[in-house]
Amino acid sequence: MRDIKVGSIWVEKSKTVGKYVWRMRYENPVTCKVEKTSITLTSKSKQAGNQALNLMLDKIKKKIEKQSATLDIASEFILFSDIIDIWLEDQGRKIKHSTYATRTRYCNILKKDFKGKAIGDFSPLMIQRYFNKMPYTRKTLVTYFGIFRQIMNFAFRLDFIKVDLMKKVELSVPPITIEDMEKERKKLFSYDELKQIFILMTRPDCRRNALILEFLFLTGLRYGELASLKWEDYDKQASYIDINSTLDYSVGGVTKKCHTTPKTIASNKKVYLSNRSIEILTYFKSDNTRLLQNGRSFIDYGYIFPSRTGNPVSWRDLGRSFANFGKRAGFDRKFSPHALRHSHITHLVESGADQVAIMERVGHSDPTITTKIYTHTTDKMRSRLVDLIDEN
DNA sequence: GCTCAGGCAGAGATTAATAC
DNA sequence: GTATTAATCTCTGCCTGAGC
Repeated sequence: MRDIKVGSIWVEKSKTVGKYVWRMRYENPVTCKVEKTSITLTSKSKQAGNQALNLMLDKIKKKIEKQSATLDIASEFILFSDIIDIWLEDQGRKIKHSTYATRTRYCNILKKDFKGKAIGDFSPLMIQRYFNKMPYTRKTLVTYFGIFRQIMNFAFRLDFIKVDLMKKVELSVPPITIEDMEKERKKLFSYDELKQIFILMTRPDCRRNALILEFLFLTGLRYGELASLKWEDYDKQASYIDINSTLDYSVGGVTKKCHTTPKTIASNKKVYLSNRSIEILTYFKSDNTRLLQNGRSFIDYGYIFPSRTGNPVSWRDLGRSFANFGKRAGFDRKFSPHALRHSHITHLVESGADQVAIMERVGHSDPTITTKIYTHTTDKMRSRLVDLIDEN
């Protein structure tokens, strides 16, 4: 406990006969304000004065201990943004860079929203109101809230605040809307629909993107897994590709060529290739050689799916190309490379493939994830169901 | 010269996947 | 079912180069 600065001490006659009220001014180290305290004794002698001083000091110490339990002394001076920086430094040691990058972006928003705010100034009501006003969707809110809670819990654990503020705050998430459900339905493509889009991509450069998108559909890979593929990962004899890393473009984009471990342990896998997938790889083998011989800016880093410069193909360009031609083909869908993973799994389910085999192929450790997230009901499935009912 | 598509990155938003 | 981690997606803007 900090030192208590004792001020003037004086004695007054109590209203009760034979009693004296000893009073003292002091500076409260918690509030930094000059406050007064008192004690009643039966004497105003010098000895009684010493006794009164000790008793009043005990009284003040108890009061300060109580105050410190709800307000940390340091919390008045330490800014929330400082706590965020300390927390991020701590996090940086134990999470992957992509997660760290995401958290840094969230934290930057928090820093902006609570600029100049001391950690000691936060209250449960203030936090509750802050999250109640947030315009984000359900899942984003949950993530945002989770990060905020982690920061506050970190501050509590390290005694920057003495009260577990987040215990009193609850996240109110909006209900699922029709738009949310509609969004889910717009993720899917059939192979025939995709072919309609690829036909439009006839220019030589577009052709590469079209084939990469087709390869994503045929293998169900994530973009990061595809972008990090090198020729040594391709076993031509056994017709599979070995997924042993992912491209982390959160570290300064694709040019940094940062490879890291796949998203999960189950994602470390072999993906066996169909004839069409092998055809696509064969095309890239010869087209990459053509780029090396003709392209002035092409450097061969050994990637299977490089851009014209030799860097791993960029996610944003793939997505943009997909969306441009998809819209031109007349589809009102969500054009993202990841939608092709959804479509791949649904396509396999639709074709009657074994669920465990699908799960292993796409790198899920739990079959319920495959079922829960990816298997959307398609028109083909609905029609087959009606046929079954008719047959019986 | 104009148009169009690819190449690239930063920041904010959202979702997937797993752990608990 | 909730929390946490890790990834993808969206929006934006500037630049380069090929084709017409």
